[in-house]
Amino acid sequence: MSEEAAATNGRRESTVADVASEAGVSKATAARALGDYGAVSDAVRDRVVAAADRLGYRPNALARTMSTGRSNTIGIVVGDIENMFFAKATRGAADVANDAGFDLILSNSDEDGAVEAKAIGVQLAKRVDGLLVAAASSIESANLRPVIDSGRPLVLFDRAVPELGVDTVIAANRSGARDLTRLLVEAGHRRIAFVSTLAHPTAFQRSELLYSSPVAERVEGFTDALAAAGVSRPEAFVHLNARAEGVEVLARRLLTGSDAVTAVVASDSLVALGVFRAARELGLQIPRELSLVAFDNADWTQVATPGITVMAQPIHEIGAEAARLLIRRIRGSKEPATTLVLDQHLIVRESVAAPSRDR
Amino acid sequence: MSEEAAATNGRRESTVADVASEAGVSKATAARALGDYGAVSDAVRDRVVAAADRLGYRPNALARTMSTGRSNTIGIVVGDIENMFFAKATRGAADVANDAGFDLILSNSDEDGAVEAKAIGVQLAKRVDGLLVAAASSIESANLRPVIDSGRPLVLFDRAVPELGVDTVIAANRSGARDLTRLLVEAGHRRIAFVSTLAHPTAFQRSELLYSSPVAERVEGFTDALAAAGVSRPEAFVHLNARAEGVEVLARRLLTGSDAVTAVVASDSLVALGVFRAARELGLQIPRELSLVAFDNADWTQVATPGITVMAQPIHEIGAEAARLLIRRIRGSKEPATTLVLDQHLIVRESVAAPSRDR
DNA sequence: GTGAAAGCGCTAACAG
DNA sequence: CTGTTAGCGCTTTCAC
Repeated sequence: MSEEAAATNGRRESTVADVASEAGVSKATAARALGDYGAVSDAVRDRVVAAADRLGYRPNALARTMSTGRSNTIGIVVGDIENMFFAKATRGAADVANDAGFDLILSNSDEDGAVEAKAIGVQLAKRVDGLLVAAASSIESANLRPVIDSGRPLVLFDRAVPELGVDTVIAANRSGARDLTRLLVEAGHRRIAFVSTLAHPTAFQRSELLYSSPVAERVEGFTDALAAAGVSRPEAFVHLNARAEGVEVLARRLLTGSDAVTAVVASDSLVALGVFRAARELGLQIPRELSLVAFDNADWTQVATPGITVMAQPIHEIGAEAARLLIRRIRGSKEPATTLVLDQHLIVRESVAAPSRDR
Repeated sequence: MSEEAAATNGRRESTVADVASEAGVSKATAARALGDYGAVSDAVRDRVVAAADRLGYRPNALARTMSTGRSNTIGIVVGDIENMFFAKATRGAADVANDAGFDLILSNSDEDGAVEAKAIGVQLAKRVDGLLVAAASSIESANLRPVIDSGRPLVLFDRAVPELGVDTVIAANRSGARDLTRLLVEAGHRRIAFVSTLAHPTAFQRSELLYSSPVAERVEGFTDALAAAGVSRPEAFVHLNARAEGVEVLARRLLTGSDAVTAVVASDSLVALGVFRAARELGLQIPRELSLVAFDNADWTQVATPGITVMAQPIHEIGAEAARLLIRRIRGSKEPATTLVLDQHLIVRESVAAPSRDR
């Protein structure tokens, strides 16, 4: 290796040993001065530091990790960093992590179990001190087992995996969905669709387990609110797997015909965007002919005409709290696992009105 | 360490040595079988592999890096992962990196030189094989020097730093800005503001060096187009530092009074959003009373009413190409540094019209 | 095809 | 306060 590396890297990077001999002290002393641990006399420290930057010394964090067992790195695996939700949560986590002296290794799972498993394997191999994951599945925990087995702390965010019993940070999705739906019900709607892109090949059945806990909770909140309004078979209004058909295509289907819905609860802002577009294409006026509410206060929901009423989630905080919990564990906390449920809050805009008579 | 780690991690993770003795072979042989290098007989390999998963062996990537000098990790430092531009570029980079077997360490610089310097230091300490950076400054290269000195490949994206002479991937911002501005000019506008949040304490002067090369190029394209239209002192229409005052506040100022502009070129979609909001608050109709164009095809520009005409950038590709270039270097390419300039493309929507007579 | 031993750069006892 | 000596877990000559 040394040859190739030398060819690639120009000269070999200087090490503690180099600095030590340059400063005329032992390796241990140099290491102590450089690593800022143990005790070194000021004179020697200065000499070592001087030698160090004369040589352009840069510590090798990996070597340090090898001997200390701590990498000061945490891994985060998200569905897709391009998704505004994950971008914000990641930022929240990164900020907390950095403040505590940790770096972040990022992986995208694409919500795919196999990809997720591989990502987790890599992170573990890199000996991260702990892992933050938005699990691809809430009901299948096999992917996460290796991190438990490794003994490294794991904190889940956005998605809960109950059977694992680990620290988790989620939003109050059930009550959020209930409130959002109730808003529509109170406006007089009864034919309301809930739309999510969660992969789900078959029609949704009552009290079925869903792969994504936030979607599951939202579905519950939604059906609860409908049931409370006296709607029979509310589960028939739940439409999952929207990605397969295409959100806009599905939306067009839901919004037309004799049994068209008069309102839609979008499980996230991307779904809402598809519905919004479909409505526009169909020439349906929001809110006069269609009421629309969604989760997440995305940019576009604020400037669209009309503004979209949304249930905003404290996304930054979800990431930040998850990181805080993780770091506490890394520092050795032995408290029982907790689940933090953060409140969502309603932002009322102009996308809800009474259902129109002529539909 | 061993005690504490043992306490934290449950049992110690098994190592090549453990697997070796479990399989009854030497450490070297076990390592060869596990690491898939050198030559091992099939029989032995099977025995080793069996032993390995009996023990739940997981390779220690750090130890491997220590001896091989390669970490299979690349670092990426962006301004802010929450910014859609960086999120997309990061995703593009992550995808090609993963395909090539590399992982990503992510840092946010917040466009702050000091933060950036620290982030780069950390990445270097972690011995990334190469670095992808959207430099906080295009004219001050000190932060990047350490990576050059380290001998590790560096690829810049979005922001060029000419004096460094390293591989760079950028978009054709100058022509993009020219085309966008020309659109306004051709519609009859002469009083057009260019607005950016680029930190810049003083009023913009002609041919001044700017910290951000994309903004610099856009400003050039903008002033060129104005000059070509016979506008004198086009630089007077360049408004930087919009964050300090607040985009909306600045926009309100630009849009009112006797010398109000009739059109705005927004340097990014966040700026455009601020202008859009300001216009709405002022009750100005777009495009009748104000024409607005912007860079980046953000979600909201598609669903806002009216749709915003934008210059779309191939953001994924910027990240992906940067990663490709970097990986080629990591693999040892010695070609002269190249600068890849990717085309932008215009998406015409409804936010441009002739200036209204009554303003 | 397999094994023994050295070494990557650092930290951590343990002496002095 | 400083130096010596072992490792951390892996790869890599070099013999056999």
